[in-house]
Amino acid sequence: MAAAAEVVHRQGVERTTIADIARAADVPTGNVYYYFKTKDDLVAAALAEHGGQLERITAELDRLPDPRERLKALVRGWVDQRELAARYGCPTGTLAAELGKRTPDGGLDAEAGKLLRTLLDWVEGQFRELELPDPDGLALALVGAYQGMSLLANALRDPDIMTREGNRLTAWLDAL
Amino acid sequence: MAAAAEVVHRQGVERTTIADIARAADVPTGNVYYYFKTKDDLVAAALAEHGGQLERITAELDRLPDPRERLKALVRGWVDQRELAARYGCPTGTLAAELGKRTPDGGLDAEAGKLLRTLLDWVEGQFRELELPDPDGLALALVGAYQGMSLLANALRDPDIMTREGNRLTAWLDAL
DNA sequence: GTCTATAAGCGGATAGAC
DNA sequence: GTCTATCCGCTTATAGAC
Repeated sequence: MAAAAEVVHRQGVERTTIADIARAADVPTGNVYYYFKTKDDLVAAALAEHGGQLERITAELDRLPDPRERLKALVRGWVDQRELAARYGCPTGTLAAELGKRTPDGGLDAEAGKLLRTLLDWVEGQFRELELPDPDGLALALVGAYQGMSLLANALRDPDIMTREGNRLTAWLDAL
Repeated sequence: MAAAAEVVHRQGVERTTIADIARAADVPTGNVYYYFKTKDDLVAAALAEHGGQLERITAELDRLPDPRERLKALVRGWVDQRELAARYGCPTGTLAAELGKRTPDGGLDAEAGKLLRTLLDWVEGQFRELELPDPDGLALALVGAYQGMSLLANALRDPDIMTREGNRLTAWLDAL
């Protein structure tokens, strides 16, 4: 599952073969099918892995006493990951974008949406605790800014974009 | 080229077959290869098509006398396309994200980056005309917000996100 | 549970008639 | 310049030995 999450993030779902993931996990290709009946099952596992990552991050942030500090630390974490974002984009965002282009699709696209929804809800909770007006609108702005800066940093292969936008978001959080 | 641009936007590069595009253009599959030697040539053509679209939009906006009005009209245009964005994302953004995951890649990913660079430069020019400080930082914020709201609207299949974020961006432009 | 060999099908690309 | 038929490689998935 860890190998699947990493390889799928780097190569995208469609360009990743079972053989790629098997090689990364150091198991024979055919062996994978003992644990995952189809490729989509593996993609779902990769999504779950990213979900766990997200959960660990917010759990860690929750230990901070002040909601504003939690949000600023979240932004700091994004900026810290700038090299990865500039190379491969936000794992959840790029995955959601790719899966969203599938027609019917076994619900994997909705699963990716749920991950982003989880992040949005957590951020909204922080704004709510700060008793700011329109907390869900603010959450949309913050998470949207993250997705946008990740995409631009990735498209232009420029990690500095993450730093610059991170500074702007931090100032914005302070001014709210 | 028009068929390629549309189908690739809807299905993504990897899930689009030559046969898909040929069907949309109402020509036999093999025929495509008379005009495009490889599938990547066709993708490049789709990118160029989106580039032309972008050029037409900014040329139209340039007819407005006030740079601030140009930017607000740009945002209005984004919101008007909310249904398309919620279903398939921003054409340039999703294409750039997908192509960015290719390793070496014949330079198609850089081509997608150039399109976004063009938009960024045009937006920066407007901020510069308004004599605002840090015009390229502001451009990054505006275009980033667009990419972010498109991705979220797409992932959550919710066009209202485009409307809400559009309102916020318009107010932000007015307050600058 | 682990691994090798292989089947089945799809999709990019080409040959060659018209 | 248009179209049909087809080749070939790759990838998903399975069969079956160990």
